[in-house]
Amino acid sequence: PHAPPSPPPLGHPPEPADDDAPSSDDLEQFAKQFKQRRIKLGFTQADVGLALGTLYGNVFSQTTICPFEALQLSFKNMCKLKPLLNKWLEETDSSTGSPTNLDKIAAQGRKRKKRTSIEVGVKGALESHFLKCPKPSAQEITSLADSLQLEKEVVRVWFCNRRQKEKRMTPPGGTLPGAEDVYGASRDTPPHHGVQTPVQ
DNA sequence: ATGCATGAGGA
DNA sequence: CCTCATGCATA
Repeated sequence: PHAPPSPPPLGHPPEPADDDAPSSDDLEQFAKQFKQRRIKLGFTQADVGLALGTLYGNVFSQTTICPFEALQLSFKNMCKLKPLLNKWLEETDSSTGSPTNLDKIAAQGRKRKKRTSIEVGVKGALESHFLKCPKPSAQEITSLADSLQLEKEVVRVWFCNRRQKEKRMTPPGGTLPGAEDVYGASRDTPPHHGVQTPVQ
């Protein structure tokens, strides 16, 4: 007679009932606890990504762990990574000393384009256009790129990335500036946030 | 922590 | 061409 961690009975439309269906709240709680424990154990985001590789064969970089902790991945992506990170957490904190080594295999010969730095003014212009038309046609992109003096490809990619941002769990422009406490009624006695990132 | 980029998969 | 997961390079 046990009561397992009750799986959310409610199912969203596009939710494959493969493993489990974590709720947004579950993910949020997990992400927070994960980060705290990770730090307490003395691991960096990069360490975790590497450990996942030795543990399951799926290596990840700091650039993926970070957005996870900040809930800045898509809902689906969060659900996919949660089990992995959860297992690492259990493994790591229940093992007193398991030798975790890893070899890095990688070597792609292709050259990567240098990251284009878009000026703030131009970014603002792109933002404006995005609000009016988040999905411009190829021709509009060409036109826009021309007027902003950017490569068409750069503009196209910018829109792709901008759209992805909209799909994150914590979309841009979240709560309006100036409102951050929903705790109770304290204006000068804020409840401790708990931990602080000890600069990595 | 985040901006721009890559590549696989899909209509 | 797009979406989506992911990361190098950079702020």
